[in-house]
Amino acid sequence: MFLNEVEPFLENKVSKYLKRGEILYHEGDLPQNIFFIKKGLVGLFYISESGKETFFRVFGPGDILGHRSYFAEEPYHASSIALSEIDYILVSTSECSKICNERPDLVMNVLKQTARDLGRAELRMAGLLDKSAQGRVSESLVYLKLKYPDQVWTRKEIAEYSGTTFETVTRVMTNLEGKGLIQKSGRDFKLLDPEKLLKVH
Amino acid sequence: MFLNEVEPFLENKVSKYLKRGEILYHEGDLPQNIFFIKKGLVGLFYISESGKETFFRVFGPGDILGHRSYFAEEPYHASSIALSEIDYILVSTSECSKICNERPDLVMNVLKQTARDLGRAELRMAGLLDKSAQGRVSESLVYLKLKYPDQVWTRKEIAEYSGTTFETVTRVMTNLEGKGLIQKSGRDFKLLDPEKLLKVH
DNA sequence: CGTTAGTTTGAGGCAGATCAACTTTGGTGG
DNA sequence: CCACCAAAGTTGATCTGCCTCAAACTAACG
Repeated sequence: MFLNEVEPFLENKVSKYLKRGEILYHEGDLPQNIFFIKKGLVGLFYISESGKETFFRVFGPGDILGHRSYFAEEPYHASSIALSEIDYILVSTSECSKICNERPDLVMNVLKQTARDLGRAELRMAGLLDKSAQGRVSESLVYLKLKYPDQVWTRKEIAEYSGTTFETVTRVMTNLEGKGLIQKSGRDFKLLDPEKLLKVH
Repeated sequence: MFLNEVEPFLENKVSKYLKRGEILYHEGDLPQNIFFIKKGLVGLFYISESGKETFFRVFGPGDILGHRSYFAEEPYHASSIALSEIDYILVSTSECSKICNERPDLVMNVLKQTARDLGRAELRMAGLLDKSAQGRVSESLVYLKLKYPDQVWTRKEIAEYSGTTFETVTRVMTNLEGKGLIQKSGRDFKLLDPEKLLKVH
């Protein structure tokens, strides 16, 4: 579902801007809008009772956000936070349901994406049980950096995406640099051999 | 999406029967059909490279199966195996796409269910990082037995659902019986206090 | 009633979390 | 432009939950 496809249906297009660290919506809130990201990155995070954070998904330009809860008819199960400066557009749920009625093809698109996300989530879950911390961190480095090369990911974000701690991420990255698979530079890093990184156990 | 809703669209309704342990489809196969379960239970399992099994989802009478891959346009990411004697019906992908065109409301239903499954999968993932084995086993006992009271779940199945090992499940169950929260009887068990079980850490 | 799949219990080891102390980075405001 | 400092990163030491391996027991089905 792309912005230009739904724009004809929008009466009052509300544009917004946020800085890194600011929140689009909170876990537990009821979905009132769907978000179309025009610029920047957004992360979906869950904070458990004990305070442990988990990084579920990343959203970039062209992606929609908040649709899972809207279609599930549930409160948000996690909070979305700007990972950089972002521009986005709000679409109200009433406009959403209008669009869904008029354009069943767009609903099919969202279903396709959601079905892929579900598969991905389940395989990540299996990976937590099955793969070493080293393997999961390596995978996460490839995923995050290959898909979003301009973002400077913190060790904490990488840890929460891979299901480890930031200390473990540090140790793994030092180790991977020693093997010549990545190149650290300040807080950023470069992938030197993504293929081999995915084979790290 | 219910069978009686799609029956009008079916030209050749193929009914099938399987025994416990038999396979409906394998990971990696391309989706050729969607499955409507009439009787019995089916489990969706993933087997990792190292041989570790993870139990993703349970399907019972009235549920559909294989739709994730169909809508994602991907090969199956896991294998589905009969957990008991089952009766089900095959609906070909070509009939599926006909139904989706005619009945956008049914597509919305599938999207709702898939969105809920995605939320659930992500929260389970977070639980693996955050909760103790004891807590996860307790939750899984409540989920599996409350939703499917007639199924005799093996320790292995409970372990693969909760992300532990069958030895750990045994130990936790012995412990929970000592606390008066469950009652073991042979290979089966009863929930004595589901509320308290969900609070076990 | 024999056989196999499932369950129980114990002992031992280790990956990675946790805690702690120190260093580096890079944005910002004077 | 530089000095400052809070946020981010590094490194080491310790500790533990749960996995793994092993061996003996029990249920259920043909």
